[in-house]
Amino acid sequence: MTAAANPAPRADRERNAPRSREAILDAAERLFAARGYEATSLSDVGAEAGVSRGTPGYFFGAKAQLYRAVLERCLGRVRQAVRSGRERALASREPPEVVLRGAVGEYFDFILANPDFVRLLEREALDGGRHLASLPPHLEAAQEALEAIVAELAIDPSGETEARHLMLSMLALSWFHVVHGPTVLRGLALEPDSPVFLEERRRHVVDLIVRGARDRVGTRPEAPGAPG
Amino acid sequence: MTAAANPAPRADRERNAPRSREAILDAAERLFAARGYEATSLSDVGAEAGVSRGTPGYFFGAKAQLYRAVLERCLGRVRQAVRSGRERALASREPPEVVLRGAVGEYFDFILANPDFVRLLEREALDGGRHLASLPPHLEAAQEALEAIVAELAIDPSGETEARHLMLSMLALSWFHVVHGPTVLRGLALEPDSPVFLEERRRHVVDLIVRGARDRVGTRPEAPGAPG
DNA sequence: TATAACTTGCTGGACAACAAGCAAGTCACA
DNA sequence: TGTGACTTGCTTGTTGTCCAGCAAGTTATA
Repeated sequence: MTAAANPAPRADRERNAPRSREAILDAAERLFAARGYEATSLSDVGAEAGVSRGTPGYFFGAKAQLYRAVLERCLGRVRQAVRSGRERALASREPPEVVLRGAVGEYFDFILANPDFVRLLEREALDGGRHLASLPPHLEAAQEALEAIVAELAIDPSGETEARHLMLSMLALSWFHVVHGPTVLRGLALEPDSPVFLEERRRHVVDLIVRGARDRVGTRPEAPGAPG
Repeated sequence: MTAAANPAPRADRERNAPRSREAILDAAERLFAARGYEATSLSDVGAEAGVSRGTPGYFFGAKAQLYRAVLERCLGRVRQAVRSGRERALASREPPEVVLRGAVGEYFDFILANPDFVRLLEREALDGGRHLASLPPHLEAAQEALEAIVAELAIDPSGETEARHLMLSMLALSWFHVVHGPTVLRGLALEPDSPVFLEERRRHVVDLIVRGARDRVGTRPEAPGAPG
């Protein structure tokens, strides 16, 4: 019965706890992002991960804990991306506006390449950030990015409020088209996945932010490019 | 038993179908926006509306139909708001940039005053716009607004692509803080509901859009302000 | 006006579907 | 042989949907 019943015993039938754990996290991330927490059952996660109904529960205890593990892994990735972006900006000797242009473009691309992260955070925000609140290092990525921008672009301390708003706008502009493809973009007869649209959009977003920052960067007395 | 059991018989115990229907729609809108479709039961809706568990089903048949009725009512309101905004812009004799500034500010305020609509559409987008797709007049509001902008701001037809992107950016910038209050904004140590923040934000958003549109409005040969 | 026949708004019980969590079982591998 | 990696069966709770019934009107008829 065991041999005949299972249609796809697949090669990774070998037992491998870390591998299964990863597979479950991957599957859960995909499903939670696509359907949301409530609409995703542990059965679904198991099927998507190629394990049985009960395995997600075996590894993560409760559904909420699996969800939090997914969130945590996602946020870790973002944090790391922000840090490496910051390193790159720090190492650059370009003028502030060029650095900003590069940073915004990079962020735009990062978001585009990680739509599941966006959808996950979006759902989390809509649900009031309940799960997120009980996670240790959740919002520091944004803070770090902000500090990097303020420092690297040599913005006058009095302009930090404006820097925060620019940061918010960068997020808003880079996220929107990832989420609203099926509704708003279609409504405006735009194809959210076409390379042409995305190239247009990228240029537009970078331009908007850079224009918005103009006359506000490089206002500090010290010369930029030589930190410390 | 009938007299003693009911703790709050309330004055509107009179039977009134339209009133009950509205109450159910209101309750469902609130709950769907706050918790999402899956996390809201018809029991919840009934309780929130002050009717019994079975009444939402009695009026709307199935849960999905109630949800679509909520969406439809919401979209109707938006459509109407867009139209009246357009009328106002048409009637104005100000220069294009002033009209644009007013329109963006009005949109910002409208979104702020209708967070449930935003959350509802946001969830709908995350779910792939499934329900929305089967509704008749769903995306025309955006189209109408776009046409209004292009026409009123006397944008050269070749700049229509750019106008579309500006429109998208206006939406993105006006929506973001409504959704991401509990997560991103808190992460940046901003208070999403404080009047100070909102006033800052409003000015910032309007400025960004107007700056982005500069050198692009009023490029058509005809003089603006005298349509037809 | 009185009363019976009928409609309509609304309720709450029944039921099937399904999901989460637990526990006992099975199987691979050291 | 034992331990850990899974699976499967079961319990319990929740939810959507259907439906029978009741009460507040409304209309017809005498």
